[in-house]
Amino acid sequence: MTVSRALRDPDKVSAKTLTKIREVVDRLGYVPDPAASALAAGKTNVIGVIVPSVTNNVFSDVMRGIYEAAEGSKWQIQLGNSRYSPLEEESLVRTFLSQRPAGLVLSGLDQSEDTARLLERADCRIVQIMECGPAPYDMMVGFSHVEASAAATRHLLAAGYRRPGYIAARLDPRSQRRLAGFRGEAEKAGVFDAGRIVTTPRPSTVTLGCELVADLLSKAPETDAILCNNDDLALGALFECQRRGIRVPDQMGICGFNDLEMMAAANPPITSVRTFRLAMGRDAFRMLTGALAGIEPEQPVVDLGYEVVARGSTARNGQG
Amino acid sequence: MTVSRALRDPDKVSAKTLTKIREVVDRLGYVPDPAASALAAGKTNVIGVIVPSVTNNVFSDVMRGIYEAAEGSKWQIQLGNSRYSPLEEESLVRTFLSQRPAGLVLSGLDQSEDTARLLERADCRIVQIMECGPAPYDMMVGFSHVEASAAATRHLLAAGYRRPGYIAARLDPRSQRRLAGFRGEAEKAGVFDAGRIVTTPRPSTVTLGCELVADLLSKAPETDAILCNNDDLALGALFECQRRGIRVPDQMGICGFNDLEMMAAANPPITSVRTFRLAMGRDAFRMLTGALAGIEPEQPVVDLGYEVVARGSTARNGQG
DNA sequence: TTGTATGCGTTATCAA
DNA sequence: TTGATAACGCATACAA
Repeated sequence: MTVSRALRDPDKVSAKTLTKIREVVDRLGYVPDPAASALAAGKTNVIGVIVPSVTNNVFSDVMRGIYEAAEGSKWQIQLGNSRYSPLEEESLVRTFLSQRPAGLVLSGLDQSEDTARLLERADCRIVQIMECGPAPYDMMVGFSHVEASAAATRHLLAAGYRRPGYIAARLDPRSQRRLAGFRGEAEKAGVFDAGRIVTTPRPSTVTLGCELVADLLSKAPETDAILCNNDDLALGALFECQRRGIRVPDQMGICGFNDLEMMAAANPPITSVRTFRLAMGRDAFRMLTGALAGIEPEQPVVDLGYEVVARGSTARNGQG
Repeated sequence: MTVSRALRDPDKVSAKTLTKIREVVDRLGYVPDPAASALAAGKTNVIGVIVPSVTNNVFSDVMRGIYEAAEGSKWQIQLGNSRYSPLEEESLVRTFLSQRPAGLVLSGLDQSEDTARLLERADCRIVQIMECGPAPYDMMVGFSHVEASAAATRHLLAAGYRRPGYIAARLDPRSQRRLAGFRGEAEKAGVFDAGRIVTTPRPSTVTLGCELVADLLSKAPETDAILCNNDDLALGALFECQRRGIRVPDQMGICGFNDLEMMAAANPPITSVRTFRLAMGRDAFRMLTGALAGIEPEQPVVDLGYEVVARGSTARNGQG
């Protein structure tokens, strides 16, 4: 029928026929069958998104950015949860690809070899998010975790702290790079001490932040500042210090990562590294759908940067 | 081919043919096309899930429950974000239904009339989550928000607080029922005062918790306890009290709702009403897929209950 | 600008 | 137990 044309490319149909078709469509409550469309066209309007976690605030902000950008468009977002497992990610990529998606959004740079092979052969557009790196499969939008945490470290040093420690949970690749950023900068300043690094494979929570600080202080009581791998840990660190009567920021500086909303509300407000998660989701969607519409991005890799937001938790009065 | 049978119903094919088919499938890397399957069979393995927010911790826990339950199964989760809008919800339901999903998971009881009509006619199984109510479209798993917040109110009264206030943000239907639960119980005890209720349509954040408390205290400085519509607000309330030098729990009791993990880590730990969000997601998935497999639930409506978790923020020493 | 024929890859029906 | 055939509803290519 001409109906198919009318619905997808109204310009190619005369105005008269168009109105007639629309009238009938309304009356019958006709809705196109996406399965039939997918089968005939050999492609879909599905954009697959794979994130390591659906509960982590960081990724839910990114997801929100994607969903908001997709709102009202013809694109269907399909979300996969890899639970930080490269194997689950691979399985999700396989499932998604079998659906002939128009595009795929992946997190990070550290796909398994098999996944990488699948992606290189895939005939859909791909955006990697969360990080910036040298060799995108296709496109990329994120920031440098190494640089961001190096900047946070410099902030601590500039505030006068001299015996900084680091706490981290679930050492996924991005966490590791943040730790590396801290280490590099601390070594450069001659204040690095591996004894002031405490990590655990457990997923990060506020409670875990308390525990890691307890650990850190028992091993290295001289610690005068803590760079936390994320904001949950930072909040826990603040609570634990307060419970122990350790004055923040005077006796102990605390810095988080991501700058979740609650950081500014804490007492004292907690210094953190702001990242642009909503924008990341939105931009990833726009790059992808733009490319699908034939508009190639000016740069395949977009660096959204970061921003150290200094607050009370590192506003030291005296000096170290 | 016999191949289709072999893959979906291996019992109907002889062992010999089966192994032969599997060998060829492996060798060729054959993957079935879900679009063709959907078209031919007139149904899919898609389970549509519509939540009001992808960033709210409450829903991300539910989502996690669903995704974890679905992990490795044949069921495809498709997530929609209605952003607390009945209209967006309706549009999502329409989109999902056009895909002939096997099932649908919806949040709450307050769909628009048009949505309700769509759902009643839909030929797929439906589970409503987050609440319990009398007339499910099909199945339901949640709890009573009225009862839960009434219980929290009783806890405050039992702890000796006599001038309780209530703060709430974004008055979605569930928030309103929680407020109603507070009001009912406070009136029953003769301690209700509408002047101690502060609400706002803005989405809830920790910062907003601070602001609402500031508002509440300026209007009703006699307030000696705050029941918060959720945990973000409760955390903000704690921070704000601490900033003002108001002693928690002695001068002010604070109670949250949902019992997010951070409540237990705070200083003092914050009393909250625990809800079983992970279980809710998991059970909703299981009820749905069970029903699809022909196993009807014993009860169409499952009440998961709640639990008031008393902590330091309402452990008053003296009395009110 | 509109209509017609053909095929997408699978499932369902029926026959062998 | 297996094979053949006809849909499923749309898009593509081509003809009118």
